[in-house]
Amino acid sequence: MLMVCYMKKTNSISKPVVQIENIVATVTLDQQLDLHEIERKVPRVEYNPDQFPGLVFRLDRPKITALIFKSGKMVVTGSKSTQELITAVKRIIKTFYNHGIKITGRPKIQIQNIVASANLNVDVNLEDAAYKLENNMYEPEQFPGLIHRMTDPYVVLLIFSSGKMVITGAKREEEVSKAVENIYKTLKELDCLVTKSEDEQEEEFF
Amino acid sequence: RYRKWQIRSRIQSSIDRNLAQAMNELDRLSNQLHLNRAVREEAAVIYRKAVEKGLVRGRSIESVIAASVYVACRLKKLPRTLDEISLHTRANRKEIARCYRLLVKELQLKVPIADPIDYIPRMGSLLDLSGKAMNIAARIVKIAKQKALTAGKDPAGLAAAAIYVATLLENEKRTQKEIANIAGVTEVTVRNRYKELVNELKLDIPEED
DNA sequence: AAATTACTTTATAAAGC
DNA sequence: GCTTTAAAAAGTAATTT
Repeated sequence: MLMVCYMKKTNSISKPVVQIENIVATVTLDQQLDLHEIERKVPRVEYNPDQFPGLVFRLDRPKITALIFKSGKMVVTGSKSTQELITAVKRIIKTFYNHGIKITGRPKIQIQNIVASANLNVDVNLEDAAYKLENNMYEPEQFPGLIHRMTDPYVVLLIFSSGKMVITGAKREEEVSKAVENIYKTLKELDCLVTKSEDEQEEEFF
Repeated sequence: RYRKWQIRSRIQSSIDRNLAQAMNELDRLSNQLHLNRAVREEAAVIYRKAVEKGLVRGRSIESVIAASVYVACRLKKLPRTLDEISLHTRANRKEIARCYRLLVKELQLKVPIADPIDYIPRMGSLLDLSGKAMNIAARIVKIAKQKALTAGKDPAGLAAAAIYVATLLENEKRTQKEIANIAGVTEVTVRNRYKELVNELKLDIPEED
């Protein structure tokens, strides 16, 4: 079986490249915050309470953005790893502290969503996949990718004909790789992966 | 038991009132879109099921009717784009698309993937093309599918490009702009799809003088 | 007509309308 | 439902050069 795969196509055994692109996390500080005071004391913040209740604070390199609420909760987006996320939270708190916004107690960080990209390095027959997979939607008029809702792990995948994809909804990094393994196996079993010698004998026009 | 009958009766009359209003909207929209009887009836059946399942609660009759029409057109192989339908309703494209997904999920509708070939007859007749040219366009789409050139691409754009190629081959000249307008895509899209077809299908396009 | 910018889709939390 | 934020995928669209 494996032999056949080797002989048919070497790239069908190359491991998919998975990369985390964005982590969204909530941070809970055990204290209320005065957003107007923060707006006055901390430079480079955006605060338009009429438009959105959160105050926006941005970090450069890595580019991370925090939405800060008066309840002391915040949403931190843009990090590409847990370590980067933790470092960013510390930096935010230190910056605030340096500008006279005292924050005490340790922040509780919870990852809410992990967005990742992956490349199977094999073309995918999306029409086949759309008919053979469950819980999916493929509407090329609206979006070029096939949207697949995986049950276990509970994530959503956007699969493109190039074999590249987006995985989102994961709360742990291992769910991402698990999802990619699963979909790769499933697509292969359902014969939705395009082997080079497959899109061969076409009828000619002339 | 009497109360039960009373409740059921009240729900039924509510459904009836909704249906009466919805059928008026369906007629209006169908006339605007010049839909045939079969498509209208299909849309009516879908909408009735939606109301009976309580899917219209919290949504506007217009958006659900528009989505029903969109589904009916696709099922009857006479597709219209969401943009075209939204041109004739108060509901915007996003809302119609949302209702469409709801209908597909809740009514377990099996809507085939939009086929570029199905767009050809209507676009062709709006462009006043010959049946032969339309057949050639359909054949081009068929080959493009086999060569896996259609995945992820807007079916309207693919149909438009195939039609453009056919007009060149059949000498029934139409500008990319004319075709793009009728297809509801931009000239750039027609051009991009066209280039891909010519390259990948190795077509010999007659030279222009 | 090519380049740039921007929007489509997905998930996710926050507080409030 | 919406508002705001981040990021990727590939297609399409609107502007700019």
